[in-house]
Amino acid sequence: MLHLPDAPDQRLPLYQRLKDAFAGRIAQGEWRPGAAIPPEGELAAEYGVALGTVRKAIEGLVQEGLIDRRQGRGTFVRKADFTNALFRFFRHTQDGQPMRPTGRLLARRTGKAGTRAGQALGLSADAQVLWLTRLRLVAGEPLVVDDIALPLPAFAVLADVPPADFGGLLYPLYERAAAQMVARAREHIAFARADAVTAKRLGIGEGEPVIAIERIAFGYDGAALEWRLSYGSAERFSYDIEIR
Amino acid sequence: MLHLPDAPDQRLPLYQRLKDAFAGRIAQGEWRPGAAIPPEGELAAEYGVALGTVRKAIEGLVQEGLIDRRQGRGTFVRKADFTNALFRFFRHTQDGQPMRPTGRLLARRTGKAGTRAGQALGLSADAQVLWLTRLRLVAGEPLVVDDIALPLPAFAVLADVPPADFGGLLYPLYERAAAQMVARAREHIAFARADAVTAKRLGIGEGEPVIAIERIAFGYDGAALEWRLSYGSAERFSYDIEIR
DNA sequence: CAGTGGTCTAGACCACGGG
DNA sequence: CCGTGGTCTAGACCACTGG
Repeated sequence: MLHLPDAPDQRLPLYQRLKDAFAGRIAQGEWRPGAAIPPEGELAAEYGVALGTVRKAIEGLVQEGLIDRRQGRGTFVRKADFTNALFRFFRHTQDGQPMRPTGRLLARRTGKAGTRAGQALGLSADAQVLWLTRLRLVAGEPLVVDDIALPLPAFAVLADVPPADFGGLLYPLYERAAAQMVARAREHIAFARADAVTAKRLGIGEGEPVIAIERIAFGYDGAALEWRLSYGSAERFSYDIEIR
Repeated sequence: MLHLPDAPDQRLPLYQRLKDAFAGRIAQGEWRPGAAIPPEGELAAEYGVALGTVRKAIEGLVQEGLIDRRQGRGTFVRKADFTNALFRFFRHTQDGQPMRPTGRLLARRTGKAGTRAGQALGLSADAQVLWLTRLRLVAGEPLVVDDIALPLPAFAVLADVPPADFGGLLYPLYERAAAQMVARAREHIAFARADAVTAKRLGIGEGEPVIAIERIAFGYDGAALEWRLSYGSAERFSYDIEIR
């Protein structure tokens, strides 16, 4: 029978400590994304708690989007899928059909994080990071340009990956090449005007309205893994939200 | 002992039917916003189910934002509070302090809904609605202008309410004057450019960038109560979001 | 102090998915 | 068919709130 870590406040509800223990096993890579975790009954026996308590802990993780449950099949560590994360904000349809974007790496270098990216990543402004500049296109038209900062040495291997590998989604690449898994992200959206460089990349005029999206992506352990600043033409901006 | 409605599919889980029954009592006005609902044990006895089933039903309603629970106090029907709903999107601070906006009614008339508002409200384009145009200001500066459509005859009394009453929040006014309660809303956000009328109202130049927010507000029974289209200067647009 | 929701347990049976 | 998660029950005790 396993024991819960001692560190967590003993006054915390049992199901909370259990939830944290489960999250830890995911963060440590013991339970891998896409794979099933042990059945409820087994976990209950392992930790010596009631089934209902395990269920409540698991429910919490489902709530947080860390895992999925499927009746009759099992409970699975969720593979974060940001396929359409940025494109929730920008129209990218043609003839009513959503188009899959392609990516092109414009630049890649190692350098200082600077204050903005450094603070977001929990690093000093002088810390070395890997900088990527990427353009994403739909049907040959530029849609969004990203400046991305990745901490070193965790992402060092990406400095040697062929540029062609950056054509698709980046997060699967992070996982494949650098063993870094993104669990969630936070974004800030604001209006801006294109500077000369951004305008040229997007194929619009300098000073034209753009939407700026600043994103910080976090791993399963809560650490910041990636900072990015994206620009897209304001004309294509579109977003839906439910409020209560 | 109360009975669950017969109509809902008997194959639905008990806690689901129970949840619907509770939602119905809120929609019918039997359980009023701000008031406490009966304690769990009482509900369990009334319906002849276990306490855990009642808890699960209530949890679902909490999830949906219809009610709030507070340990030691009770379970309360949530009063929808959209105090800052629009202002989550626009900066309205001065010296770092958030400012409370004031409202001014610019126009009020009865007329056809038109296709856009009509469709949103589930009415024909020819249906009569009450149209409001309202300007919201912060520190004397125009921030947002709203065009609002309200179905008739439900909101007829608002045609005779003194314009000064539209200075604050509208939803409490709807509740007070027309007995219409807003439970939730859906919004669509997009970029646009100010037409002559909007520009003048916002005190900006024609063709200047604006953010357009289209909102449909729903009552506790799920019916559309209000359609509104708001414009604010894009320069002040700012929004945060968590994604996973 | 009494009453409320919050936690935890133990166990029965159902519904779904895949071999 | 078996193993999984899903539903439901019954009851004990804890923790918070307000008078």
